[in-house]
Amino acid sequence: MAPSLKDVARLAGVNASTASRAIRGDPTQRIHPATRARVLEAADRLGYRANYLGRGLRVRRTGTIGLVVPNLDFFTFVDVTHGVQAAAIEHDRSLLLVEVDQFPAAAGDRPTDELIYQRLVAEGRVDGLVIGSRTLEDRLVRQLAERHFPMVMVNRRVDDIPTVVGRDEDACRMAIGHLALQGHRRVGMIAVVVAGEDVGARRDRAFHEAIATHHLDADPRLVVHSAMSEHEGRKAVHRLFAQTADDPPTALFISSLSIALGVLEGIRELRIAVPRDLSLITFPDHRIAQHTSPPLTAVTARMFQMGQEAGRLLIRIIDGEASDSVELTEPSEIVDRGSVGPPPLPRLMRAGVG
Amino acid sequence: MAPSLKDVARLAGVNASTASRAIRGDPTQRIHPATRARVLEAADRLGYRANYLGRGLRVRRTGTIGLVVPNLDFFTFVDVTHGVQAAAIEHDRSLLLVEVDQFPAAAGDRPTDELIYQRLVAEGRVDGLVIGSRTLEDRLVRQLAERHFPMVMVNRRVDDIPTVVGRDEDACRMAIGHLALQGHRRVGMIAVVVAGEDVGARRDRAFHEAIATHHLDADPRLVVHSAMSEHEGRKAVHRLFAQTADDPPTALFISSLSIALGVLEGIRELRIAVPRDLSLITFPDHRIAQHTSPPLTAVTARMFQMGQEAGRLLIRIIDGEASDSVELTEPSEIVDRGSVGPPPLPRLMRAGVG
DNA sequence: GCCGGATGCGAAAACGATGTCGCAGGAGGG
DNA sequence: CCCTCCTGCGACATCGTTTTCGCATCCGGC
Repeated sequence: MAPSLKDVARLAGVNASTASRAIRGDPTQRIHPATRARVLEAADRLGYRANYLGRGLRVRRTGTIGLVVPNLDFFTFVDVTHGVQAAAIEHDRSLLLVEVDQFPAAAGDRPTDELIYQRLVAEGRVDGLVIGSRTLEDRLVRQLAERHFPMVMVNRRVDDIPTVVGRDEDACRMAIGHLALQGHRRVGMIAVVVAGEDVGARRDRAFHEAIATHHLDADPRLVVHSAMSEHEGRKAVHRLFAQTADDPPTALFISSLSIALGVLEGIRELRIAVPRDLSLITFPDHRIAQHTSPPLTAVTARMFQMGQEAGRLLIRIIDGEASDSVELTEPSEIVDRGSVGPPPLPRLMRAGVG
Repeated sequence: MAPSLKDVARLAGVNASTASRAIRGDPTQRIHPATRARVLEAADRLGYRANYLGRGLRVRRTGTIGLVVPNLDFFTFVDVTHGVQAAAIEHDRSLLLVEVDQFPAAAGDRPTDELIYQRLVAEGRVDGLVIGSRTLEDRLVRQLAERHFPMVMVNRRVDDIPTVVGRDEDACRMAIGHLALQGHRRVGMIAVVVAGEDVGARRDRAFHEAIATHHLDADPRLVVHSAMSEHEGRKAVHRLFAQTADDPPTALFISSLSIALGVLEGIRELRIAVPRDLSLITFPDHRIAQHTSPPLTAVTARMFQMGQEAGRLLIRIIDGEASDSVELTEPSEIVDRGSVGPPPLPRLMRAGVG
């Protein structure tokens, strides 16, 4: 049994409230230095630490923040998690993790959203939430916001709920610009889509803008959407090349690394060589992209920083230091791993014939 | 402000204790069905959920389990985490995550161990711990065990503290057997080593046994150790080929996927072709191994199950249903992805000459 | 020598829930 | 009709901490 404040007080020969004052070192409270020393000595002897439940109940705060992510199999979210955790440690908070995908698909009578809401929020297990990607429905998020429940979204905008966003649009533009510079005219995109999520839409928009800027082919058949998984990525690339069989893209922008892994598989099945027949560029980058076959040229994103800023922002909000959304300003970079080359000759020949 | 039990009681026109009884449905307590219905109706109207801190303080239980892992960048631990989380959800518990690597290297005056101990255990934030790999020192683990703090280790044995172990030895034997069957005589190993960890030692032992069983070369220079990171794996393979320059291995067993990624890099630098010049086999397997260049033949391990069994075992222990260590019995399998072939000819020629 | 103010600390009331104890009131048996 | 027993529920203590309030004690000043 862990020692309680009363045990410390008894050992030091003082009242519990005095012990509490001594240990917390509250500057507004007066305490005799000698008493204070005695209490600290006693606390040290017993290895006392204030009980989390007792204190939490009294001060109405748990010192725990919740992180909700879809699935840590997505490398991106591991980085985000690292960032949030770093922020939590900085500010002496604990981290409660919820991976939405781990919830049984048909969770009895209630959807996952409700389960999370009830367990984490209604029961008061966390002081606030960092919400990664589209893991909770807008409806629920808005409800929480109305009740002023501390919350920070990662790379997702819902109304004016605090969020930390990166420069995805810039990254998309850089990717397309890089391909255009190599001479590509028919650039396709495999776009990650999570029902209704705005980050996908933002990348879409940036893609189309970039296509226009560089006067590339604006063929709607060049864009296919895919859920965020290898399997879906593989199917998506088959779809793409089926529907553009008469005039396939010479380069592909893929807006998710997990999808990119599936795309590589699909491309092998289609016997398309990278970068000879097809150039590939991915966003966001991850160290794993240098181990794939072939390694993938990618545009970096600051996922760790995003998580860290989200965690810090959430803690500021919890602590009542009003804070607005954060926009990360560090620019993305292109990491060249050789999956982008000039467009293939056949394409140039066909262009000459056409 | 979330509604409290008192709010529900007031709305239903009963005393708080009656409301508590009605909501918990305690079978040992008698309550009039009509009263019960009124209370439930009121609770429903208010969206009441029992406050976690209040209940926890009273029943001396948090309903939260702690998971301590080194780093989720190691794919293996993502799988373990999934398993632990699945177990937590099954039993309606929350999961507090601690990634040891996220702690500032030099955390002020105290080592990471102490920080974890104080925050999670001494403050009573968790009912028990799942300890992944060698994240806490044996000394601390033993201290906790002495105080009967609920704890389960994953794939690590310390005294007779409950643990969930897989069949690593079998997996090693299978790997070496597979290589021997292909005709390899000089088989090397890049062994993961985390200071003093027993899982590494177990794989070492199994390796040497298998070498003896199959009458392969028992050259100590064929074994090099590496910390669990890509970087160290790369250095290790350079070391291995430097010290066996006169008679290099024709096959390599790598006992960690993260290390394997570094090995692939090192091998490319050494201009060694897989599997023509060198066969590779890895343990444990992970879906990422099919995307590497080249894809890696691997021996499977049940990391998810390991996490899940660990979580379940911990919960049984917390609930006072005494439980012993669990040994997973499902056998490993070899997933052939083409990185293992017959030994190269030069080796055979040299053997003839020698 | 008395009074005002400062100083140090104890008592007690929260926070929200659970669980024990015991008191009303109704039912049933003699 | 009275006594007993059971049912249903309210009062209260408790978990460990913080924080407010107020009571002593001591000091200095007049």
